[in-house]
Amino acid sequence: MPIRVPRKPRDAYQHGDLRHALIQAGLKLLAEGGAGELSLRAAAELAGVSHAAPYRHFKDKNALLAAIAEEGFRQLTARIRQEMASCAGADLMVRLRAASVGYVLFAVENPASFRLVFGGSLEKAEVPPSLNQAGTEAYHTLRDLIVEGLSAGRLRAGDPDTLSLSAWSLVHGLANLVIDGMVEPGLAADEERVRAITTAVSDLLGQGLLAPKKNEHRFDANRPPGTS
Amino acid sequence: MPIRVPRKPRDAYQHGDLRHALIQAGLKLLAEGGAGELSLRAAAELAGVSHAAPYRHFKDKNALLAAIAEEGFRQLTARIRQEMASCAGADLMVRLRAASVGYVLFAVENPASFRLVFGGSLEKAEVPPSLNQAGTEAYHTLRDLIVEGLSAGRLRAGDPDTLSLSAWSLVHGLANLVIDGMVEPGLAADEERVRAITTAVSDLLGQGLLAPKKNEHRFDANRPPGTS
DNA sequence: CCTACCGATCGGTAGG
DNA sequence: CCTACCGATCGGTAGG
Repeated sequence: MPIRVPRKPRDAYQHGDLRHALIQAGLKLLAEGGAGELSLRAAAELAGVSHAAPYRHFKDKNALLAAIAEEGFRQLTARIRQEMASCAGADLMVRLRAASVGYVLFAVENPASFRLVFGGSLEKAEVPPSLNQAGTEAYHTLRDLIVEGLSAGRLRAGDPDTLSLSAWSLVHGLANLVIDGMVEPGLAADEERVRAITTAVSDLLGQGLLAPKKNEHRFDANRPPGTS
Repeated sequence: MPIRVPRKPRDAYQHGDLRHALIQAGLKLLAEGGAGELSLRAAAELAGVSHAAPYRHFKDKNALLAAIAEEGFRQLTARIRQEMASCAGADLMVRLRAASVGYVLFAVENPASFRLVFGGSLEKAEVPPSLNQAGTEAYHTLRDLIVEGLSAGRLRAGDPDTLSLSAWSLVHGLANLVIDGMVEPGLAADEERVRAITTAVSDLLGQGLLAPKKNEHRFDANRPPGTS
């Protein structure tokens, strides 16, 4: 019986894992070079195939970007959950703080992925449902905390999505400002400092989210000042 | 007498205003097409000169981008001040709200400029001091409000920059989420809805920023060092 | 400030 | 999944 000669490495993806390999290659290009390094051709080369091969698995470049963004969303969700796992069962505000830290640290650790996931690189109206689903799941890591706080009466009454959007906006803005170097020079390289700042900022919003105690009079938007 | 033939439009910039024209062209390209439409060549064409002409005024593409971003920062500052002017003398929280609305509306009205100003398109370590200065001025529209509130004892005691960073993060995150279509489909086209959402979100953080009344016991976070 | 030119990169397709 | 090719665009430079 003749020994079967193994296929060349180039053929290793004929069984369907080239798609996965291209996504991983894309993430690696983002991690090592940034958004400018991510092209169909570069991903193909990194995966060890010709630059025409990706078209067997993706309709066009946008489809590949969407798949990479989807994986990025999943990694973001996982990073948030990882941080929350370290304080499971703790007070709601402590867990909200952990979720915030996880969100910002993911951005710091994967700035290019973070930008791809949210940035306008993808042709809108061409986002597949699975990408929207991955984004919704990441959003719900924050929203679930808010809903829990509302159910328990810990939080100021209000539309869950308005409260969630506030928390999301806060961490999303902080994450962007940090990775764009707008806060402090070199901050992105100092994880402990990022944790400290994120905690402080998250707790400030937390104070605004908490339900007021009885007899507490705070700012009322529709009341002239000095008439409380 | 022969009538003097006017110079061709191409020569209109020989007296030094090509620099300005190129910046305006860049802003126009961003406004009409997005970041992908902004190239040295496109800006030159829109300004009516050859694609080699810009090098008389800008060392390279990055220098042009920096100049455009600088103008974008100034427009952002102006937009915030415009919104605040409509409620000059009003309560601090009302003015903070107006500043937030101005910030988010600028992003909605100029998404590509907004992304250029903050995004990583510019080679860092090559940002001219004037760009940093323009950014600092925009930041101070928010920070000045915080400092005023601290001086008046209206706000929770704390580091002015931590409080300011919270407010900045909130509006920056909301602005990004809106222009990236992550909040509601079509939201960016509905100015009144953007105003309403921004107001609601801003007021929530405002509650957290306000100084607690006496006898008020709220969640006490044991803050990590360095964030006072 | 212009014309002409350079090398490089890109997304995509033909045809096998 | 490959090779070969396409048109297009880009930043930048030479030389005037």
